Amino acid sequence: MKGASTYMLDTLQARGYRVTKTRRELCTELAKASHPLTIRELAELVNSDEASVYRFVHLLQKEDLVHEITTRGERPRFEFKNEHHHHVVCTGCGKVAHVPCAYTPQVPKDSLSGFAEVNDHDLTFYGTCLACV
Amino acid sequence: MKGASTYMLDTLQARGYRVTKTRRELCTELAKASHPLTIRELAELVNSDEASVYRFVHLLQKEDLVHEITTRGERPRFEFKNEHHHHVVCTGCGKVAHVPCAYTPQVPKDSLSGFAEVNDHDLTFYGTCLACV
DNA sequence: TCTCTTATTGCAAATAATTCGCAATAAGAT
DNA sequence: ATCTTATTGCGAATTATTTGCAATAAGAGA
Repeated sequence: MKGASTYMLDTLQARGYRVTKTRRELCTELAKASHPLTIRELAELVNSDEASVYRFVHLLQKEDLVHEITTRGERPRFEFKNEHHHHVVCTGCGKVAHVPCAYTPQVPKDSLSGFAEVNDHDLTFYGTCLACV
Repeated sequence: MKGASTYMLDTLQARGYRVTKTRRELCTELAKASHPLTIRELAELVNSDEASVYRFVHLLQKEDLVHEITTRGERPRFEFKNEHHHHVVCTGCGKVAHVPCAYTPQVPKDSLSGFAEVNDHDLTFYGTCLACV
């Protein structure tokens, strides 16, 4: 996943943002992570200050380069936004893994009372990982 | 939805918890809400202290009577746990509505690396409500 | 109904998460 | 090499969530 990191950085640069050491490292971590990361995890990985990580992750969100995953009772996690996929969360230890998107859930048209359109979805499964059985 | 409120209270009492005025009111609000509520909304509705609401909602969670809904960038919301359904969230104003569960998403068996079992899921759609178009 | 025990509440204070302000630094344009 | 200004780090301000404790009230038993 080397490409993902450079893709993010190139995109940012093309949009007028600066590429700094911290940003390069954060993008590298996001690109190589096998599961979504919290702000704190990111800050520790690149050993930078949390406030800066919050700011940068929010920038990536605004630029539509990362996806925010929220799970019950946990802090939000972020991951590079490439092909759409789902997640499984272990209710024992909080471990999060990817699940390929087998098909795209649809909202029954007639049940969309009060909504004009739907363009995205998050699907999260909850279960028990092998270590927590 | 009168039954939902008494169901929750009866269940709690049967399990040895006390039924108080605040709890009755909180259950009533949860029972009649048409969308999941935040701790703050609940506290304002019954005009009680937030700390107590946190405690009670956590109790309801432990007793498996409410369901926690987490959406991107928002505070967690809670709702009475009856028939399973999904949600649509407006990315403009945060409004949340119910969506009946048309079918139950499954995890492809072979893609569950590292997990022993999956027993639950949350599906949230993101879109734009009529008022925010 | 009255009394007693103790779960629950409200309030204040502690802790955790997120955001903000600002001076120092360093990208990148010229 | 210089200059402009976006970005960082740090501290402090908010906001969210949890905790401790004394006062209250639910519900069991007399």
